[in-house]
Amino acid sequence: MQPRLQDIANELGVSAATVSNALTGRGRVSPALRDRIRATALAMEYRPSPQARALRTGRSGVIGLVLPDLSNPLFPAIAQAVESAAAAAGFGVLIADSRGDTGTQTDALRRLERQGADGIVLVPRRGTRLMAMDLPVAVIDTASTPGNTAASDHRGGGALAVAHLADLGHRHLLFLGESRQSLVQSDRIAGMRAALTPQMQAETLWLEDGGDIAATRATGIIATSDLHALTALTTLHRSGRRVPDDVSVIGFDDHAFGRAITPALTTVAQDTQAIAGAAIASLAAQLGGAPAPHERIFPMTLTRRGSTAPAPNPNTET
Amino acid sequence: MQPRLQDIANELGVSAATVSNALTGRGRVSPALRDRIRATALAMEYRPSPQARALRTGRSGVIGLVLPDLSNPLFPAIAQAVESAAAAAGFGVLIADSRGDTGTQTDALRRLERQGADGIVLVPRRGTRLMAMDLPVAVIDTASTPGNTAASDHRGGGALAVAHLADLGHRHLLFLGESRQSLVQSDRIAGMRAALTPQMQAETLWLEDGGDIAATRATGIIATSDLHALTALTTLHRSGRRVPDDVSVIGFDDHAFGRAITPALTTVAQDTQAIAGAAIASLAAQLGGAPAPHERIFPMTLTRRGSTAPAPNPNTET
DNA sequence: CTGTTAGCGCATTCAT
DNA sequence: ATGAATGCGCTAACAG
Repeated sequence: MQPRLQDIANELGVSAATVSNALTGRGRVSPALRDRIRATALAMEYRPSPQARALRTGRSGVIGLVLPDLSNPLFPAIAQAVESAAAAAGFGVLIADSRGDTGTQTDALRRLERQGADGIVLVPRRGTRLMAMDLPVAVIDTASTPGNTAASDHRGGGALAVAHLADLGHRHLLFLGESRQSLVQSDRIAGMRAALTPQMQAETLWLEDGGDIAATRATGIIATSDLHALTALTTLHRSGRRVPDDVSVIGFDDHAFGRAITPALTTVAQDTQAIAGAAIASLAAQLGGAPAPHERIFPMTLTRRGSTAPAPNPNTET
Repeated sequence: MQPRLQDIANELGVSAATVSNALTGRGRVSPALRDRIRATALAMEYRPSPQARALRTGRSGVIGLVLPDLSNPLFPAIAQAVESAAAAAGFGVLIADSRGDTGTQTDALRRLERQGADGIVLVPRRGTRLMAMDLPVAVIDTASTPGNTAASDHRGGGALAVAHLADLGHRHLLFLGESRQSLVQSDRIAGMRAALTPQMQAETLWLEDGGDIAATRATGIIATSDLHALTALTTLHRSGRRVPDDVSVIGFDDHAFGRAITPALTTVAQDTQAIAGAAIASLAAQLGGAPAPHERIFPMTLTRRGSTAPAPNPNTET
């Protein structure tokens, strides 16, 4: 049997309350006694019961993380960052994958609440309307999302990608998205459009509409995710265009496979650490009784790799 | 304030114990009363306190999941499967990423224990030696791992890949691994070797040793993961070889990007659902007082896609 | 500075 | 079939 607070109190002939005070450091205990208590606690391999503590304090020390879909390469990075930020703040992380419709997402939220989460980090599915919960919630999505807590500057990221291609002399671009419904994708593409210089032109291809990537005459392609960049890259190869010699390709989110391929993928990455940290900080603040902090937006950064190069000689183009 | 068991008891003029019996269905309560209690509980939006229940029963209803590295494309699939199997069995899932050395893995295990997990699903890092824990643990790794609970038949998976290429007339293969230390990779390659027919020959390239994939004269490449298959695919393209016309490529684990590329990747997949289900079932059994069930091994399946085709005409080869 | 008392919300005896 | 009493292990008040 695990030793309880009382056991170590008996061992030293003090009261359980004093042991609690000594161990948590909250009440006042003489330094000498405190050290003796800590020493014997260690010796007896005392582990406080999280359930008892949770019942007493009303805090489980666990937060819930709701993700749209772990099998989408974008989200594990966020999960990892949230887990590490939470661990640093002393929280455990309960995951819930809301795979499927927004209904499962609601179920997931309820389940986490039932399981005693102190707060929730939510990466919402497209078109979610946040229901009222009596738990603190931090939302990670985009600046365009009402109620958002922390997000990347997706428009700025789009602009970064266009600026990079502009610097390399590209004039004719293709923007590649999957779904118009995704706020993240729309924001990224809006940022791209806004950053076009007067000499540049761009078309947008939404994969949900169908359409042939290889048919483009653009010399630069910016996809809203590494996954679609990969599709573009391999489709181009297949049709005999070389990357980056003939066409440059940029992705988003710096997924592991972008470094596994040849040429490695130039990509625009989120500062997932910072975002996760802000989300956790927001929850911690709310749990501390403070009002929810303002939304925080973090810049994205472009990592140049082998998939982008100067535009080919215009002679061939025109 | 949330209603407690007592509140709903007062409402109906019965005792809290009866309400508890009615709601959990364990004690004996007259059907009529039971239904009335359930109805008012619903009406009052009663939610049992997980912390109180946990303290009383000694069970938190939460299991821990320890993964080596969420950013490695292999693991999110497992996480998703475990989460879904756990949810089906009424468990929540606390994640811990043991990113870094085996020391962090030990920390992760301790943290989950401290946080009140009832049991643990562990996907161990290479070379882990499982420490004794006083929690039930289910290990997902390979049949070669001592103490393993559920795993894929990685050798069988390797054999499947070789058989597929043999059927297509390939005689000269290249096996691509990353690290000899990985039991999973070693098992897969061992299975490949064992399945070679007398007419076939194969070389093995470990990426940790360096070496040039494009230098091979093999007409079929089997990588121990989709990620390395992707490296092979793009490297071959780069050096002017066509996939699958000149060289066929097979990966492992059926990651999302394998379907995003052109040609789509033929791959050997694990039955993650079954494995996760077995792991959860093992924990549930142990929590129920039963001994840990025997190890269970699940077959892998090959999904044929565009990256494999009949071997090119031998004339060009010899 | 330390000990005593009380109770968090629930599930389980054991009476009735 | 139902109710009263008890305690899971801990911490927050207050008393000494």
